[in-house]
Amino acid sequence: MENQDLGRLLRETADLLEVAGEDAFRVRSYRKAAEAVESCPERLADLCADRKRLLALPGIGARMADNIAEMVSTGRLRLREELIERYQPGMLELLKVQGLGPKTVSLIWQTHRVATLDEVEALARAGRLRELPRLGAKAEEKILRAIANYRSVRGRTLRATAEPIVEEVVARLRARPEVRQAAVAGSFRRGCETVGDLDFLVAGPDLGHGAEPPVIAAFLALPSLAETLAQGENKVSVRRHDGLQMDLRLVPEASFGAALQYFTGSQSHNVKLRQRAQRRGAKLNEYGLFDAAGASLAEGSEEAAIYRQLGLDWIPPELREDAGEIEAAAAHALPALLAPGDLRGDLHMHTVETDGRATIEEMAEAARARGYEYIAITDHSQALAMAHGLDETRARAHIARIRAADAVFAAGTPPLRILAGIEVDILADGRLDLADDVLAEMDVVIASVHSRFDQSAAQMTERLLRAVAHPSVRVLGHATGRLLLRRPAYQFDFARVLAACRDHGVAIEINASPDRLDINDVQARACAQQGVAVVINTDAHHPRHLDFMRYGVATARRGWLRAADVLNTLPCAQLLARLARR
DNA sequence: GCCGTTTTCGGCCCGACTGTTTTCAGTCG
Repeated sequence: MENQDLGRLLRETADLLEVAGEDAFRVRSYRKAAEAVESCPERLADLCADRKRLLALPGIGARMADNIAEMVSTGRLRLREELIERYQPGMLELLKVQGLGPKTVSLIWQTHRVATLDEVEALARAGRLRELPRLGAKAEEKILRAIANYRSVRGRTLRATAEPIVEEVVARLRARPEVRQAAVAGSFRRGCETVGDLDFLVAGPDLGHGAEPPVIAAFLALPSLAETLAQGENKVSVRRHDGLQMDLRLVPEASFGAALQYFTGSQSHNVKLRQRAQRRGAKLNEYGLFDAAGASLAEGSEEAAIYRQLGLDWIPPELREDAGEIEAAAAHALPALLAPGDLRGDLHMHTVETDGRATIEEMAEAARARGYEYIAITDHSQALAMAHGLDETRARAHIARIRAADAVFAAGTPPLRILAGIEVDILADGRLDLADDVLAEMDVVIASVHSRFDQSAAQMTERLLRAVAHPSVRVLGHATGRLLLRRPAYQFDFARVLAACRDHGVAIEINASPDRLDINDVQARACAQQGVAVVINTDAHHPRHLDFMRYGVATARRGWLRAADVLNTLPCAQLLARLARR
């Protein structure tokens, strides 16, 4: 059982306990445990043998350690099963519907013995929900809309999907004369790979008052809006036709920094920050930092002032997950995070020779236009028949073409080196899909899994270990097979594969393709901690895909990576020296 | 259910908005 599964079971247990009316703090402890489990870089199933280390995790006490041990050994959690028995499995999905919380769901269950999406929808349509206390016709309508929305969306929005929307909204807000500051906060600002919704903040000396200040009217006039979910003097929530929810908040100018901090989160980061404020006799909320008498301690629009007043260095939003960043900021020991400009090249891209859309020269031109010093052309190997993958003969011919193009571009202005590479498929048993002597001619060999994602974790681990041990392999490519929102990651023993990569000098790729990003931030951080180099590659199939690099950078930053942790920040000569040795 | 340079008991983060109320519970972030 993997950490994500353990986390899910604990989270579901928390939800059901809440419906059961359990003590809120007990509920919270299950949620906290779920977070601890999900963000633990080591496999809990392995860690389990050593109870001491389990108990060392934050939020894991004696009872929770028992729960984890039970789940690892039996695959289930009795407490959760008992609750499901009592409330039916549909309850878990019901709770995901916007506006249906534990109290309402519990009320509906107690009155009608109903716990599925379909049944609640039927009750609402029949006008039966309005008979319940504290529910009326409006609430009924809202629930119906929320159910319909849940069905159409079910899930989160990719960062790449949200990005152009964010840019347009912020630009429009900033264009308004009465707006002095506008920003996006929330998980988008934290660089998360998917977002649940978008939080915007505006401030200005006179944003207007009354029922509908002009900036709110402007927000409501944005294109693609489907519905206004809530509207007050200082806040408005809307939903777009694509299901994405967006909130706009009007904040006083003097509170902009505090509001930006507050709404950027994460929640656990904010909890810890407020506790720190409390210990210092102060109070932190979205309006500012205040002393016991209510006097402001961090007046003004600077977010950094809040951190400064709490004795902390400013913390980059990507790190705000309560993963040690507050302690590091207090000790002035935050890492200098990787910046987009640190990257000197992209080592994973395809051309028309297999399933790419552009020639070697076109990809090289695009890379040069982006200021890169080098690229590697890494087309597919023969196992990817669908992509017209290369066999040994074609691979050799392709190397010759790449060398010829390199000669031209290396002499150009500015010079660009083009390295010969391949994305070789890791077959089901861990063998590579091309003969050793051809692989030995390559500057960069990326080994990736493209099929048989259904193998067991043990099989997949052996498969990856064998590939990593191959003397020509330099990079483990999209190492989890994850296509965000479409296909879950395949399971393997990450710690063992990581150790093997370290021993063999193999780098791990953060595949920056926006729906892929298969190595997540927690795993990226583990790479750095284990001394395994990371490569951020776009897997470009088209020149414009080279712009995907920023999504990989966001994940790397969330993983605390510095430029020194990332191989493709090296100058070309050093990179080649590094690739030659292993 | 967790946790402890105030503690092994008694705490555990905070505010806005909504719908239904006539002062507030529920939900969300």
